[in-house]
Amino acid sequence: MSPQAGDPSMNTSDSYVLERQVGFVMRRAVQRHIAIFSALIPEMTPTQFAALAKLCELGQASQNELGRLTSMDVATVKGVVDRLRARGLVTAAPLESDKRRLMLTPTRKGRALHRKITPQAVEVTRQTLAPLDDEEQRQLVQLLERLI
Amino acid sequence: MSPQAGDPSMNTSDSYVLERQVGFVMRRAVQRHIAIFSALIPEMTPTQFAALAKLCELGQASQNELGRLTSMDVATVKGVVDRLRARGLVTAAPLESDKRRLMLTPTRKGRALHRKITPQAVEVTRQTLAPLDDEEQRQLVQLLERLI
DNA sequence: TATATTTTGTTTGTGTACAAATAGACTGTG
DNA sequence: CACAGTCTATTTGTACACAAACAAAATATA
Repeated sequence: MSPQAGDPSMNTSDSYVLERQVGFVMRRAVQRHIAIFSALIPEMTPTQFAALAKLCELGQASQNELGRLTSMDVATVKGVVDRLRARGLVTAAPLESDKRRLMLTPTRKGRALHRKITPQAVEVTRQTLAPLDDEEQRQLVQLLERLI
Repeated sequence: MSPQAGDPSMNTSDSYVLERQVGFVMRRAVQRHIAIFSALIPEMTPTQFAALAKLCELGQASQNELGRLTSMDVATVKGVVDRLRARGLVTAAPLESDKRRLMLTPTRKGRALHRKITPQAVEVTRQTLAPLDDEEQRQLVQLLERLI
């Protein structure tokens, strides 16, 4: 019997099952991760924490530098930094020796919040990866890193 | 010699390296995937394609159903569907038997575009996963699925 | 030194993504 | 029947994410 209209085997999208595409699966996994993050860390978003964490690690950085190191677009990093500044977690000042650059420094309050939140951020990662055993967790991160 | 201020071994964030967190790595991998997608498929976004593809697969669905099947929030799916409707790729009409539900159907134009784009979408997945061999590709998708 | 190029930051516009509030339509149960 | 609870869709507000256009500052080079 040859396939007819309405026969599932006629489905032209057999070769493209949405649910099996990396893009779709990654999007869902990120959604799950963000949900865990915001449940455990209601104080800020993952992106804001990434920016603050990198800034605390470096002590200081220009907005542009920070954007590159956290993989944020110039427009995105501006928005994120503006919100951190509005909350008094970060201060900004043009660099004397290069007036184009906006140097960012975490405030005492910013560093304190970072210290307080970091253990929770570790827990976010733990919960996100909880369905996998240690070896699988390493594998997943390594495979993802190779996509970049 | 005991660690001093300024000594990297003093770094309190040793236990939290941003670049090794799943959340951060997934975010970057998604960015890469979206870049590949928009380079190969300038006609629409990954989200719009997901919605159109699911609609073409089902033939018809309510906006709410479509949202659940594509993992989109009610507000998000509305925006996506509105844009597909504005471009004449999808039509919408309230269901007679349940006036709450907005039934969506891909138009002839929508189905044609879906058919045209699908091979490119396959190529997007291929290019995204290109750094990995076949076995690793399967592993990655399976590990990601288990996070959901 | 003059000017072409590059770098940094800002602004605007579009598109996800989600929370919360609202409204209208349905369903189940008293 | 009435009405409490549920479901679907819309609206509003906030937050990434990126493209494109712009301005100001710094650098390179003719």
